[in-house]
Amino acid sequence: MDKPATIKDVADLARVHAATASRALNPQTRDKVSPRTAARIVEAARTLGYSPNSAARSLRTRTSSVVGVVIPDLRNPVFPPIVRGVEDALREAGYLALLGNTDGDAERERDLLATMRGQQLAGFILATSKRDSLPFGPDVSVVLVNRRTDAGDVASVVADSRAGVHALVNLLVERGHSRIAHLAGPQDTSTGVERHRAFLDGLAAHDLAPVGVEVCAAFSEQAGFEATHKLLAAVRPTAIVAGNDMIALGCYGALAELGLRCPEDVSVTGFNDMPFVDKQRPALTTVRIPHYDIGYEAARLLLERIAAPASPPKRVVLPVELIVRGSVAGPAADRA
Amino acid sequence: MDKPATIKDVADLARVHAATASRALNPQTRDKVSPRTAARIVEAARTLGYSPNSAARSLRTRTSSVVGVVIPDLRNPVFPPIVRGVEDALREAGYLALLGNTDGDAERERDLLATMRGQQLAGFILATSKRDSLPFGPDVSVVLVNRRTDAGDVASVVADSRAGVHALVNLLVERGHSRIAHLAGPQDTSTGVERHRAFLDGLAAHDLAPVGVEVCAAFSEQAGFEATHKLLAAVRPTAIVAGNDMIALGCYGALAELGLRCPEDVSVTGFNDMPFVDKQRPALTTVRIPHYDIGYEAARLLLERIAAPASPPKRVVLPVELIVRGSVAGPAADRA
DNA sequence: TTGTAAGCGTTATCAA
DNA sequence: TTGATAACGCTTACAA
Repeated sequence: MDKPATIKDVADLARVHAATASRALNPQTRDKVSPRTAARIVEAARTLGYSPNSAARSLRTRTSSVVGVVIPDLRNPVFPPIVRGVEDALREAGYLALLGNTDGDAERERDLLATMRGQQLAGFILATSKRDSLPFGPDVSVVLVNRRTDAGDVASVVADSRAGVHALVNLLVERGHSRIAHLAGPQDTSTGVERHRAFLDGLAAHDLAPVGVEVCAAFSEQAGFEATHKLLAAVRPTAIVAGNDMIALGCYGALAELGLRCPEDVSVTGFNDMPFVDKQRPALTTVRIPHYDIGYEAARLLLERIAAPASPPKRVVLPVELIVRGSVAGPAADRA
Repeated sequence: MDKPATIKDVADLARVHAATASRALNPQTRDKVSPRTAARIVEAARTLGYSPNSAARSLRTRTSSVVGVVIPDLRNPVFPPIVRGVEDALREAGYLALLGNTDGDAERERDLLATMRGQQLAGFILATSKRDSLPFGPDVSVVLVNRRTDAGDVASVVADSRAGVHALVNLLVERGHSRIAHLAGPQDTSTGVERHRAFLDGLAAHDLAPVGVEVCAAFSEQAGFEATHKLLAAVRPTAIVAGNDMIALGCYGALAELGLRCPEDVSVTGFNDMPFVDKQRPALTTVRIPHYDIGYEAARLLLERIAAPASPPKRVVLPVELIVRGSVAGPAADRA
């Protein structure tokens, strides 16, 4: 067990040539070798504990069973289940996931992709949120997560944020709200832009206009806190649609500081249904996104593209679920 | 940009031989080539967007710049910051992280490690929690996270759980508690066992015995919920030390169901200081573990071992911090 | 200081 | 059906 066995060792033990051993051991080409010798070779491989040297194989085949998975930051709670879904789907196909964080930083992303490019990866799953163009040629298999290019030629998996925002707006309108504001996510992210747009035309469908829109500097509690203060300095909505759960939590904090009660004075909604938002006070009304499924589906799509690179890239939209909790009530006027 | 540039392309452009280009591009051997030609080569590499083919390099050098990172489940909130710390330290050294989840399943773990072994990895970071022995020879660089082998010959990074549990016990005793129980984590995990032991001898240091100990089936809310019911069917502690935050949250639920108030009737402590436990009601008293630092340190240690495999394996213990919040008060008797 | 040449382990092509 | 051979891109003695 000192040096790992090579295919030459296996071939010698089975008294065949290395090329034959290669054919016998590769499912693709197994039928090009007689069953008897194939069995002998497989047996030899087992006794030697042979496992192929992936470096040599990659060098020869110009590909590998490793996929690059690029995300902004694993500590953002939406990504762990996505990555887990990716990994599960990859593993079922014998692939492995090479993980990298970019912090949304363009240079760090370029750097990472350059390093990864050297690794003969079979493909990439990109969940970075910036809306710039892709640093890949059409020869590289790519699936985008929660993001789309303007050019429609890249496979992608997204949640139906649009439908989610509409469901939130509809809920608020049904409960009697007409003075509704939006704490938008950063407008250089596709989710930020998309939810903002959906908010506007969701309202428009009810012949309503937003009572105010404030753009947050980040999808963070702090940014949500600050944006809420700015928003409420100007207008008095009875309901606030936040760009995501983190922003909604920041909104909770600012409301408390201003002596406004949620939901009695202001209803609040989030987006993502992060862990523990059901335990907040009040429990947050939000939209649940199938994070794990998004990751799983993205990996499946990538494997499909690896197998058939020429096929037209699919764009999958996964359904979301409205989760109604205590943070939404009728407008204060109803009870006045 | 069709085919990625090879070192030969770079050499041709710089009008030198591939070997010279290799020397110039490798920090190790840069001084073996004249500064002028080296500069020309580096320039050529940049204009061609050259990045070395790692398969070829691995094949030649029998190693790679990729490290296997094996954890039970990324969705467990302790792991994302650890993995992020690992990735940051690796990236600073030009390494990449190959991530795999095992779900604590022995077969899945064996499977994963076998797949990874074929990849010429430079080393492994193992954060799986089972206490079984290592499936590696001494030729493989390994660092353990939150876990140690019984044999002391493997590098590891752990948090000082022992000190953390003692701090919790001391806090409770100072507040006047003497009827203290423990909801232990699974006893086939090293953290579960270690915290249990620390609980017992932390009490013993105050000449106290536990009023009850219930072992949870998992580090989960559900398991904590069930174990709390069992515990309270038998005994009436004034304080409960939970094996981690998830178990503590399960405990919250069971207490509420039994009509017991926290902290008025029962004080509760957790472990880990997960995100959002400060937002629970009551806010959870717990022990903060430097997750990111643990990951970062583990990767640093691994890189050291890769550089000097013969050096004696270090065992790093990182300090923890007691976080006192509303879930701990004096025992009810004080106020009666 | 630079060039030459060999070889890492595998697989694809060609010939037998 | 099997064997011989070359090539993938890189690094490293060794030679110049």
